[in-house]
Amino acid sequence: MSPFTVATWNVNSLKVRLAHLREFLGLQAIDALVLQEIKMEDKDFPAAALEEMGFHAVAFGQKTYNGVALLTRAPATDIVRGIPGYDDPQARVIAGTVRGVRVVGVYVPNGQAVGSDKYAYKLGWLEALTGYMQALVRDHGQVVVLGDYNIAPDDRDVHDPAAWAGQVHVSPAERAALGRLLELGYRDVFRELHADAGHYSWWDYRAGGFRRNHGLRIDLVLASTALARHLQGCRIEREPRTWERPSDHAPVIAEFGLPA
DNA sequence: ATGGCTAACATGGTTAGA
Repeated sequence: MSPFTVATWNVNSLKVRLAHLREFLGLQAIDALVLQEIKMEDKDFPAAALEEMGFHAVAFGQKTYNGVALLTRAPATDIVRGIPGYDDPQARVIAGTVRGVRVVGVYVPNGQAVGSDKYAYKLGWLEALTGYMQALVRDHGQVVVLGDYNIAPDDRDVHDPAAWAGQVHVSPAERAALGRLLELGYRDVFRELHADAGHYSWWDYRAGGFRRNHGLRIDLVLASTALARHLQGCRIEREPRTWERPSDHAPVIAEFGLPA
């Protein structure tokens, strides 16, 4: 068995967080990392700097908003940007194959507020993702779809469930959509190993959110059942959230033991 | 107490995040 370690991190601007990324990659043994909210066009993507850090990097960016990237130790093959067949003006998905595993980085829409146009876009987007994830598990078997899902799976993933009740990120329609993804044959691998409440991956910048551990667990690693069989560990790496000028999200790291 | 903070774009104040 040889370790295969994947991670996801919403960096909230790759330009601002490039030094944090360098520090993180120097501390962790990562085989594949997906980034969200890089907030830059592909022409500005720092591929050379990432190569110096030891990673092959491909991006799917746009100006100002959204944008995703896939960083891999070994070159990834069959790079696909966006959800195939789904016409989306926003750059939110990037996929590649590494070590026989299909690695798909996702940045699910925020949704802003229940009932808003952006909420409707989020639910429609999740329907498209459902079709894609069904095809992925059918065509590849060994699949991990990880990223910022912008949905807290259940109340253990919410610091104040009563205050959040019915709001965007926890609404029944969003949680039902996430449940349909899992029913395709995926596992929320953090929950496979940790059953207790209070583990979060995002904390509000305002009002001392991190200091008071007022957060949400919305950054998820969903592994196909075939891959999840090889799960060795999953953790939320809180340290980068303590660094100066941090992203509001922490990285989530999952390790699998694959046949060498 | 419906604020608080951060980033992009622009260079003041709006949009967006979650």
